[in-house]
Amino acid sequence: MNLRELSDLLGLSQTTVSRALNGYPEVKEATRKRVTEAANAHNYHPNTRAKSLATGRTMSIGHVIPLSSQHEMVNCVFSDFIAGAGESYARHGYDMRVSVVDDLKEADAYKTLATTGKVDGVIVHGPLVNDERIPLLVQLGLPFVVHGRSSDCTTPYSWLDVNNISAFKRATDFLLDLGHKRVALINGLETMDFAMRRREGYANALADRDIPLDAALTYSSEMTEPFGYAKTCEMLDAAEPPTAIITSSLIPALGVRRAVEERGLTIGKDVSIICFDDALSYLPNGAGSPIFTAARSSVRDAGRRCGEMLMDQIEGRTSGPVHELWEAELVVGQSTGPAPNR
Amino acid sequence: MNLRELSDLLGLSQTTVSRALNGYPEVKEATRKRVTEAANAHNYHPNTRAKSLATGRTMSIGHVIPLSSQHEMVNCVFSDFIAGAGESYARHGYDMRVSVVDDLKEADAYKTLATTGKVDGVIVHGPLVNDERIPLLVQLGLPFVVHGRSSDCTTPYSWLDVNNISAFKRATDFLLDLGHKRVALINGLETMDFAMRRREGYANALADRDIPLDAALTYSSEMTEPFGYAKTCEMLDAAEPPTAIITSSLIPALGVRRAVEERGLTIGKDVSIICFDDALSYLPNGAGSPIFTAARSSVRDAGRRCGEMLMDQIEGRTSGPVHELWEAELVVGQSTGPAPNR
DNA sequence: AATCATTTCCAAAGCGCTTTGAATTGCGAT
DNA sequence: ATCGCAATTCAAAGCGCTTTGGAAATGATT
Repeated sequence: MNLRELSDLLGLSQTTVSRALNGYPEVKEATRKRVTEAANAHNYHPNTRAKSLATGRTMSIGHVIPLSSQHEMVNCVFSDFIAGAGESYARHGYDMRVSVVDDLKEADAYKTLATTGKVDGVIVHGPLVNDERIPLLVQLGLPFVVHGRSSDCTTPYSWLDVNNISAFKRATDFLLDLGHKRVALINGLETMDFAMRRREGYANALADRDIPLDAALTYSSEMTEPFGYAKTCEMLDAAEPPTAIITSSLIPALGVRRAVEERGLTIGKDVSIICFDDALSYLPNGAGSPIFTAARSSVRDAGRRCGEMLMDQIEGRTSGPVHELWEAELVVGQSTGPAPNR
Repeated sequence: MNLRELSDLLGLSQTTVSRALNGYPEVKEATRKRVTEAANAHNYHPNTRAKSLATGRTMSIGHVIPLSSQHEMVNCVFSDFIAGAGESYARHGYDMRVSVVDDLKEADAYKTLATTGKVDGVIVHGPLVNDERIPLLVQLGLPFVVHGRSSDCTTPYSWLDVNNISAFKRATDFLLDLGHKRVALINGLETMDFAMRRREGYANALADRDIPLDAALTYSSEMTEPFGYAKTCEMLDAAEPPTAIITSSLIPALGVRRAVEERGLTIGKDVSIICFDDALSYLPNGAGSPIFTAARSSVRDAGRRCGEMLMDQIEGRTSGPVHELWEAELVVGQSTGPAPNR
């Protein structure tokens, strides 16, 4: 059943039927009722492809996820983010178009998305410190919102970010206040903007108390469990082990825990741990009271909000770039305690 | 730049240009060359929306993910699966359309997808024991492939599944061979087909040795870390604790580990653990040698293959339903050992 | 040089919807 | 009855592509 058939059936023009269905005012309420009823009765649904062509809109938002050996975009965090974004999309009749691309062809992917009109806008994931995707998208004229920020980028653009500097400053301060002297940082890849900022927050806290940075206590890589484990092993087996460790995600914190417990040490006593917790739905930081003391900010909420910001932009409800900086909350769990006295 | 502009520019008809660009034979090689060069020079890309309408194909595959409090589809496993599927799609010029829907409206989502022509086919995730989505999709005439199976479903359909019965039978046998008498199962939701089959494999192994099922040793729920932790605590603190535990995923196994170590017990000595390992890229079961002894099958590979099966079906390279049953491999890690003698 | 089969190209008809600009209808006011 | 204005409805023109059915050009064959 298509529009022509339906309108023939009703003895009305396609125009009227289309308007009736799309809620335009220039159609009598009685006819609108007749039309919607007939549409329901015959299970009429407008063809999306035709609608797209006619309106020039696809009602879909692009997410391009680069695939490489180097850097894993497709991770836990990503899936919770899109769950949130997807919720927002659904509420507004959009859905999400995900393209997986070789990371060397990422720029091309955005170009194609824009020039072929596959999507009405895109979300940019995992911005680097100086991310060339941003000027590219501006130039392409494709609406977009960045989840995170790109520090060295001068072009104005919309973003939503967690205040990573403040979160890691506070986390570090929290440990220093507990008397810890040697606080380690197991960070994400520092080409990523968020990781760079987290290190900055950590470094600021140390600098405030005139504690020198120790290269033997800071590491940066893909945030996996084995990475957390391996680096913790190294550090604990070295001459001057840290008494506290901060990780950029719950996942490496699991590895830290494994390494600590394997050595017969107690978490929260011998070694304190704080992690950044994205509040992933299927990897909760404990049920009820948190296992790890953590700087917490829901990535799912971020997804929801980014989606809304982008749709607002697409539909012209906002004009210029919009920024949102969220503070993480510092939740105290069982993984931190006063520094052990030697 | 659209097709008409390009053809005007070249002094050719739209027909010829279109054919030249799409590799049809009825165009001289010289003209084809001229056309492709002009297309590149002017950065011409055919409009996807128009193409869709004309061809009746969207070159996209739908994934509908139900959102509910009850059951979390959007999980780690899902994201690795779509990474794999996405890779296959990209290779064939497809991409993925993800709709997040309220789980009560899931059936509607499939209907809409089919009748509005938003996608060329869908992948069905997380089939239940008796999943009504399958007959619905057959009736709608929308091509689909199921990741997993639905036992009580009589309609024929294409699927790719891991041999869960065999995997859990072998895992249980492995533990029984090591002398374990009390083997616990921490399973996923048993309305899910895979979980039901895993329990069956577990039960078969016990039955083979005339060991009665003990309700105090089997649990079934959402596969989270806290769930693994909580149930392990219960069991270890009870009168007759198990000496081995099998979990349906790496995630609850982490909780099991936490509970075991918290009690000063040693994994692989006091308590053995086997888990099902989906070989998630960002949550690897150790680097190098596996931490947990595990039944392993890559969900990413499954995604890749499901994508290919579906595109084969859409493009008519296969006719009837296709089935693939993958055997998981049992990899021995550090989490299992002989049963402790009391 | 005429004939016929190929090759190569084109005009025009969709695909199913939205939207413009105009035509028709209804109805109170003249 | 008639006019004027608003409320309804409609015919037709796109949106940018593919594809059908033919026409024109080319080349091989007699």
